[in-house]
Amino acid sequence: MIQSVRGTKDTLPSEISKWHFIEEKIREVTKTYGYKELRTPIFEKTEVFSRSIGENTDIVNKEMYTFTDKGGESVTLRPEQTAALIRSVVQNNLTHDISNLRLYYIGPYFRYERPQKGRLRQFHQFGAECISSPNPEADVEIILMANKLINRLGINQYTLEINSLGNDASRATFRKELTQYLNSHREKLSVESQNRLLTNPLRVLDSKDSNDRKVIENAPNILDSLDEESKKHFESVIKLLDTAKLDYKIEPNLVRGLDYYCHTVFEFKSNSLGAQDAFGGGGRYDKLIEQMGGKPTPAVGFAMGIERLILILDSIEDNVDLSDKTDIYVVCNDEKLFGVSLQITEKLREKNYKVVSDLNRRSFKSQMREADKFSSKFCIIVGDDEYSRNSVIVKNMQTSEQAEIAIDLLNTITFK
RNA sequence: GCGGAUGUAGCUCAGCAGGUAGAGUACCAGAUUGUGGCUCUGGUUGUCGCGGGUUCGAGCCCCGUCAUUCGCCCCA
Repeated sequence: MIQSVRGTKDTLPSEISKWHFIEEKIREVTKTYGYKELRTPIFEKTEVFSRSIGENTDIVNKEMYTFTDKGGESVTLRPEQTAALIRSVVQNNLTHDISNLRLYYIGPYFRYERPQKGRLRQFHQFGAECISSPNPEADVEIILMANKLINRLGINQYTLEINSLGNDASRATFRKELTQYLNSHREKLSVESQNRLLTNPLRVLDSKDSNDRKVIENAPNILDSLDEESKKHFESVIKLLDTAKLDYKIEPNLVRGLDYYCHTVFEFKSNSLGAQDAFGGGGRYDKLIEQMGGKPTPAVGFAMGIERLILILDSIEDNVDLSDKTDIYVVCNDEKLFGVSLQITEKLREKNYKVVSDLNRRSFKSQMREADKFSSKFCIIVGDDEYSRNSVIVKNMQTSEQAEIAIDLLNTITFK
């Protein structure tokens, strides 16, 4: 037996209705916000990601699926969408004739990591990007849209954490201050954090190590070192969220791992996910487009993990009814009638009913049992007796009522 | 990349002093010859993850490997 590759998963027919449900909600919600889908290739030139996400991030230096193609070019299976999407926006000049470019995406992404609950090597994300606006309204639009989707999916138990990393200038100031503080407690930090102190000190704030946490408790607060511009932006975002009556928690230690973020960053967290408790997150990235060769253009966006959404949906007791009932199961009591039954089945499908019948020539009783197993609302019994009168029996499986109906009249009946 | 746990019928699991496997469920068939869901009866299913070793003999012991899972790292 050949097994699927580690960290990859089949989505079986029994699971697929959840995916369809989520996809449907995504299309529904993004549409109401005026977002359009953009699809990019599954793989890109490696530099698309290495340049944008940050050389010092784990994603780039240890998690990318990178290989050299036959032409000698280094290509990478996309580990996330934002960088590739921006590449496409710049390449196709999409900002040229529109004041606000609103885009969403959904698809598979790849990271070479040790699989864990809610973490696969091929996983799926949905996300959206609002491009061109430097204003807090854009941040809030993105957060509200993400939040709306979560609610439409029937998820109520979660928290929204929000923070501001400030602009380049204020972040540089804070970085200096923080590095100084952390250096003075260097020996108390974990090995990982000592390393991060050199590569990306802000991320020490994110550490789960209990000793690190003690040091972090008294660390300088990033919100205190925001400059006027950054402070004003963050305060407006908060005010707009209040107006929208959205619950959030300001979390000064929330630092996202990708280098391109500035100003607003946020995460949606759930307690039904284990250690990987974030199921969505995002932030503002005002410098990325310029960095990717476009004209300086501010933007903000978010991404959500679909596998993680499914884990949350599974943990909800009375979640949405996704059962998939068959409208009509056609049964017959004689081998000679399987042909007739097929004809009737086909005619009903013409009217868009979901109709199924037995293909194994099994006994009448077995067919009835299967009609039940498929949760059929109706079954049509093609019996030799009735057939001799050009009719069949229509049985309502919920009420057990049945009646003999002329075959010619079947298309006048509503099977609902 | 690092640490812990696990891997037996489709699914959930039992098997224990090492002697060539069992339960529930699911599935299939039947219960006076044309009617499902409940009940009853009968039946099918496994290279006991894979490879090697120890042993007269291994699902059970040892080594390796693959996979899953829970953490770390990081992120969705």
